Amino acid sequence: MGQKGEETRTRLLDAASRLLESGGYFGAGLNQVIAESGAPRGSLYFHFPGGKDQLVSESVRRAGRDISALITGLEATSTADLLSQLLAVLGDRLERSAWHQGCPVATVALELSATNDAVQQVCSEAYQSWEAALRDQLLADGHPDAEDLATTVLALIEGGLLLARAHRSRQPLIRVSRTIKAIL
Amino acid sequence: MGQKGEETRTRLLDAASRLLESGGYFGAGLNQVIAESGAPRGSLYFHFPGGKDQLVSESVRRAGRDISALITGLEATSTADLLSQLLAVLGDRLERSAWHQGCPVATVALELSATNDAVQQVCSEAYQSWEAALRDQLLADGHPDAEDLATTVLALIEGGLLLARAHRSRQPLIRVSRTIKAIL
DNA sequence: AAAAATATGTAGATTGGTCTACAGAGGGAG
DNA sequence: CTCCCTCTGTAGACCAATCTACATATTTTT
Repeated sequence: MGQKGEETRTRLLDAASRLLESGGYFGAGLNQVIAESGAPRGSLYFHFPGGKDQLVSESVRRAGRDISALITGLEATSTADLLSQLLAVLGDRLERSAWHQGCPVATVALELSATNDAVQQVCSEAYQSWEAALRDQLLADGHPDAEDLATTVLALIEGGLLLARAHRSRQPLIRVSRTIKAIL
Repeated sequence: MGQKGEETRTRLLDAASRLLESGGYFGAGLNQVIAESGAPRGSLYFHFPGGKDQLVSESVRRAGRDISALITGLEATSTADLLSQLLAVLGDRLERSAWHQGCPVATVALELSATNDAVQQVCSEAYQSWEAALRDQLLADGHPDAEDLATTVLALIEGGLLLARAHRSRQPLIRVSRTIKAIL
């Protein structure tokens, strides 16, 4: 694949990611993806012959890797510190995007987890990888119930992002962060 | 309004609630609502002249009241006990519906919170009422940081439900429940 | 020239929304 | 009692716009 082809493909994925995160699977039309990416309609089906499901799957997979790298890349002194930083970064992103960009997986997962096996699988794998990254940090911190705790922490992050979006306010994230600091 | 009219209206709201919870705002088509409710198209716009947004708003509002009543109605010896019961009830509902029925607000909130002011408002109010119910329980339990804790607990519930749906498994709910018991 | 990628056009279904027609219950007037 | 009018609610045809997907032709790259 030539350089230009790769660029077009990336532009399509970028636009899809943004739209999917903002409005979910059904809220993101391919026409909109095409318009925002500037790519022609034919290019979409050339690069993603599997149609919308392939585009969405690859977009979610890429977002999963990105967040995973974000978690692993943060340098924190403790798990509480890691979460504090993580929530701050995600909160920044959310507010700067005018409450459009929260969790790049959540909306799609909720819409499709019961009805679309292929996409459900991808979403599940993304969450698994984040949980594994959190668990490693907790283990390194010497927590005994790292498995349970990693799931709980991920639920807290996802729930916090959801509430923040719903209220259009960072307050839920701040409160969650404060409670974590008090408890851990 | 006669009895029959009220029934049709309720049937429309029931169908809308089910479809909204399963596939979100964009995933729930009015044609589907009409088909599942058995009501004719004209009746929909008679009972909900504001169209889809009014139907969705009233559906979310009703679901908000239902969950609020569920929280208030549970008889628990402590907050940890309350959450354990709540997560069990919600987990049952989720699994019995084949992972279709999780949180009746979350999907719509994620899809629309940034773009649809009216619906965002309704979702925000639903979450506020649940949080208030949880805060009251925490206060009665004598917790000092009841405000922060209520937000955190709600985030845990929502995050747990999201992960359970994404993985099609009750495990996240079980793990969250266990961690809560260990911490509170 | 062959392969890769772009550029449109269009098919067919589905979307939310509007429109008109009409069935039936209930109330007032003769 | 009965005729008539009104209001509630049902019923479904219809519309413009949009959706995903595909077909075909053209351009660019190697």
